[in-house]
Amino acid sequence: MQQIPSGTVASYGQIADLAGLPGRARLVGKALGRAPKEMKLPWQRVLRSDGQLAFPPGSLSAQTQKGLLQEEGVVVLNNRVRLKDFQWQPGFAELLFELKY
DNA sequence: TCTTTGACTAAAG
DNA sequence: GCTTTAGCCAAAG
Repeated sequence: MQQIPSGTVASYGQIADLAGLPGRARLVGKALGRAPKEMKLPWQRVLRSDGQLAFPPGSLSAQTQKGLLQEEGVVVLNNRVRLKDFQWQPGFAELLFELKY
């Protein structure tokens, strides 16, 4: 998850894949729910595969997540992010690095 | 041992 | 774009 740059988002499935656990997106959600907050994971950047926040619209968690994402410049409308604009892809970090140096 | 329940997903209509 | 449907799989009851 730490590979996901601020200002971009990824899906639970992508995280599962990166962890070498294809097909276990739900497990990622469970793990996050259990994760102690002192781990300071960028959990707000993880969304459903269609860009929806995983929490019910209007719930406290959803509002918190929306706030964190917008701080990073990610636009959240109707409990959803436009993946076309913000979805992270493998190799993105490497690409930024090359552009930089 | 079932059965239910999710911070899920892909495909079809 | 939506909703439905069928898979998914570890945990909890």
